[in-house]
Amino acid sequence: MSKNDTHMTMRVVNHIRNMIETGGLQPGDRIPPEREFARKLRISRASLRTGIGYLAAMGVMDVRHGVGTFVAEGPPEIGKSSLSLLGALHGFQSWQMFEARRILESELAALAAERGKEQHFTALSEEVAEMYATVDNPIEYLIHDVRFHRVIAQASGNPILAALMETITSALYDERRKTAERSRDLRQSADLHREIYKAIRSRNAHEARAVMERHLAMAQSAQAQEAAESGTNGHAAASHAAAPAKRGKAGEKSV
Amino acid sequence: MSKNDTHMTMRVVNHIRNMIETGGLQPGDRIPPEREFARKLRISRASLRTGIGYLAAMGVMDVRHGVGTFVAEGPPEIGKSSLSLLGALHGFQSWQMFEARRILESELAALAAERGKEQHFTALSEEVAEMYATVDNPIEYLIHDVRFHRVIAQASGNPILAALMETITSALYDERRKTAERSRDLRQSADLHREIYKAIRSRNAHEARAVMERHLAMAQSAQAQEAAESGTNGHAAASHAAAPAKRGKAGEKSV
DNA sequence: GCCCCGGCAGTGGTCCGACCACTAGAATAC
DNA sequence: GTATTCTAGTGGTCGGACCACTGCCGGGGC
Repeated sequence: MSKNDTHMTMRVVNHIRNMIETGGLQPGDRIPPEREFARKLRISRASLRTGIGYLAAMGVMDVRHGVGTFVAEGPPEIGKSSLSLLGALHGFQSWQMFEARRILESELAALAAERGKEQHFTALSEEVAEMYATVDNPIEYLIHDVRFHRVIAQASGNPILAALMETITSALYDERRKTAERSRDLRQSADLHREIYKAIRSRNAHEARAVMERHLAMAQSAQAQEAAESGTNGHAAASHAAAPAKRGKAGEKSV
Repeated sequence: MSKNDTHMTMRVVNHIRNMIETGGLQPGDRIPPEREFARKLRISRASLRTGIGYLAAMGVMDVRHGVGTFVAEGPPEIGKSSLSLLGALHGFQSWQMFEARRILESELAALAAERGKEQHFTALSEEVAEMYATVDNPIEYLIHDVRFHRVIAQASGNPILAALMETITSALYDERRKTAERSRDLRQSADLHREIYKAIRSRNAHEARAVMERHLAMAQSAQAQEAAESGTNGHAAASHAAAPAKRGKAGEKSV
């Protein structure tokens, strides 16, 4: 359990937690420079850094070399980077991730149908159009695909579920980023997204959930097939080739 | 995120990640002492500690003062300790957490009905019996309540969903641990748990989901009522609405 | 013989003070 | 005006000393 001991790291965490809970620290705010802050807290800079590192690892703080340390901005992230590690450690299976995603996104779609605002419908519509326009460009298509789902999550009005979804999909893409989809699948995929959009727009929660479920089931079997063809891994724990892993733009901004 | 940069912390993380993925490191295993490990990795002990702290914050490592550092054992945890912080930061509402829990656990119950094994049924039955036996002891009752739900999560066969549920409920309890339930509610609660058990045992997924949903809806309204009565109304709801945008220099205060 | 307790060795925790690396903006050169 | 360079401020790394905790082992008391 969380010990509130003398542990310096917890002292820092609790201090900042307190500043957040009392409203003295808001997303985007900057905390004092390490040397100064450490002096004020009467602890060494090293200990302060330990605590900050802890908070940064949890996505609460955002440390920028040469600039400063800030309270994290933007949509919350829950253990986004940890899931793939935990997956490798506990041997999570691909189907389990897909199942989790299917459940989350289906309900998210239903909620979006119930609570979505006009602005969300507009955004969804635009992304669907972009998807149709890029069926021949898998890279571009993927961007709009991701955005589409992200808008739904936002429209659901539940940031916790949205964050959980983000965590899962992030881990999922982390594992599949090599298998590019074929464009004949993309056409079909776009159609399904359009159906989802229509169901949400007409506030048909049941339909939205059903179509979303169908869409994700197809995506899962499609990827399973690709994985089977390319030979290797069906598991989450496989050889991460030493490829330099340049990060794409799949996860940059919320729409 | 996964930049393979010179960043010492990432070098450590990737090194350990690699050891995990190649199977050279299993849950419960111990990593070398810091001084020795640092020498082997050709980095300073401080940097090594930064990386280990990062992994520990994500629940991948378990550091025990005076003993050693180990790969985390037991069921995976996803950002368990971070959710309450993120909640305070982004103003998560109680109803949002309950909604997330409701969705997750309903599906978990349905899955448990489909995939549960005899051992799970037995465990569930035992917990139900214990709940009936402790309706006059809220503290004891809560233990079996938690265990009951945990067994269901286990029976679902999806550790990811189980971990997500654990994260949510953990944050939820963190916020409510003061409002003790009244025994007349407990009797009713035990009845519902028994119904859930029966539905799962008879492999009636639909019924299991429905009853679980009903149970959690009741729990939610019960807690909302208690919170309203005692006025202590948890969480950042207040600061979220009433925070008067005091922009400007940040972090200059001594809390 | 058995048990308690103190010491000891090993390990993580904290501290210091110096220096490196990066960023943004100011000062300068063109 | 624009491009370049310089500089102050900030986080990142280092190593080396010392503190604090844990587990164990051996000696002393029973």
